[in-house]
Amino acid sequence: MTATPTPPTASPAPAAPPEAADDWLRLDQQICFTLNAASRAFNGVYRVVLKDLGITYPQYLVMLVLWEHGALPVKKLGEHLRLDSGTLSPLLKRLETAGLVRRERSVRDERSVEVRPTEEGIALRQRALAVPRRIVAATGFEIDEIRDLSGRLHRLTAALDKAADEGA
Amino acid sequence: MTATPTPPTASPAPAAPPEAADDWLRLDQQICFTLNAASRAFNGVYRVVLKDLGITYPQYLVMLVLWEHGALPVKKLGEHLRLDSGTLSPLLKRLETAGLVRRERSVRDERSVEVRPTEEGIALRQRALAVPRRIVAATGFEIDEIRDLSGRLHRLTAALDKAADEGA
DNA sequence: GGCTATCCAGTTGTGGGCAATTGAATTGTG
DNA sequence: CACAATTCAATTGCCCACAACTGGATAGCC
Repeated sequence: MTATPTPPTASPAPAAPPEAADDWLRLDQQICFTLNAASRAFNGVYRVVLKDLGITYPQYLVMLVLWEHGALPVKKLGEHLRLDSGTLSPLLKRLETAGLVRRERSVRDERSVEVRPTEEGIALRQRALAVPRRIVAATGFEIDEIRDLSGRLHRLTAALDKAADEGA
Repeated sequence: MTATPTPPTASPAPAAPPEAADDWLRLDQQICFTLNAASRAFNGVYRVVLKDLGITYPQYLVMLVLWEHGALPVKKLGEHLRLDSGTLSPLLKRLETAGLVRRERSVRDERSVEVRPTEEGIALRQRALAVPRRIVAATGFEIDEIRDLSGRLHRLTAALDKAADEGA
């Protein structure tokens, strides 16, 4: 049961005349909420499209990185994906159980664990080639529009990460 | 430990000449990944800013709706937030434990549960008024730019929801 | 060589998101 | 009125995100 979206963007002005702070509250709701909602909506579409491949959206992101870069230590994978070991360790374990990756301690540095796509994992790429088209189609956006949006979001993320690091 | 972001947007072209499908894969990574990353980055900033209030980001979203609309059944709350009972039930229970809301079966329809902000919950709004300013500041974006982005994301969400419902 | 600081993956605990199911209440229909 | 279909909140089970911590490995420094 997916709830019917009722975006606050479309909600009418409240009965009381808005003070400045109220304005801020509504605006704030729009940025944070629309972004959150869009992210979850994407997740929903990926859930449908990736069902055939038997992997989840975060697992797909991991495979994308591995397809592009080949074997990587968990640390590097985390840097690419902006995820830490707390998220990646169990996720990679599931991918290993699914037979898509292998994890092996690096011989050169025993702290590090190399994540390597298996034959099966590499083969999965062929079936994944159809995914992006379907996703782009689902957005109803033009390529340029997507690129533009992506750029803005990238700038946004950088600013937010910087702000979070600075404690506010 | 927060991983250092290494956005794929900035990654150089791969060694092999990209076929069309490769292009699609990279582009895809940019939309879905940047959106996902931006959402999590927002979450991080909210985590910091909301620590004082003792609530999480999703809990804050719930309180925003309650502050604006007053008491609401769980169902309505879910429509506003695009969340179902599987997410809301435990979340609301935590908000109740924190003393910010009360949940009571509707007398008119015993299936429905009304969620009502307590005095304490209503009082929290005053302290929350400072939040949006800090968030907007953290984005480094101008108001108009935020509005624009928000509008795009709203359109995107609508399209994605529609596509997911249609099974692709 | 020994000591300490740092780095790395993994684990634990809390919270969120969602599909699927349950069970009770209500509505619609004959 | 009776019975089937629908609605609603809650629960279960799985996965993801992240903070905090653990334990082992390495690097740097004396």
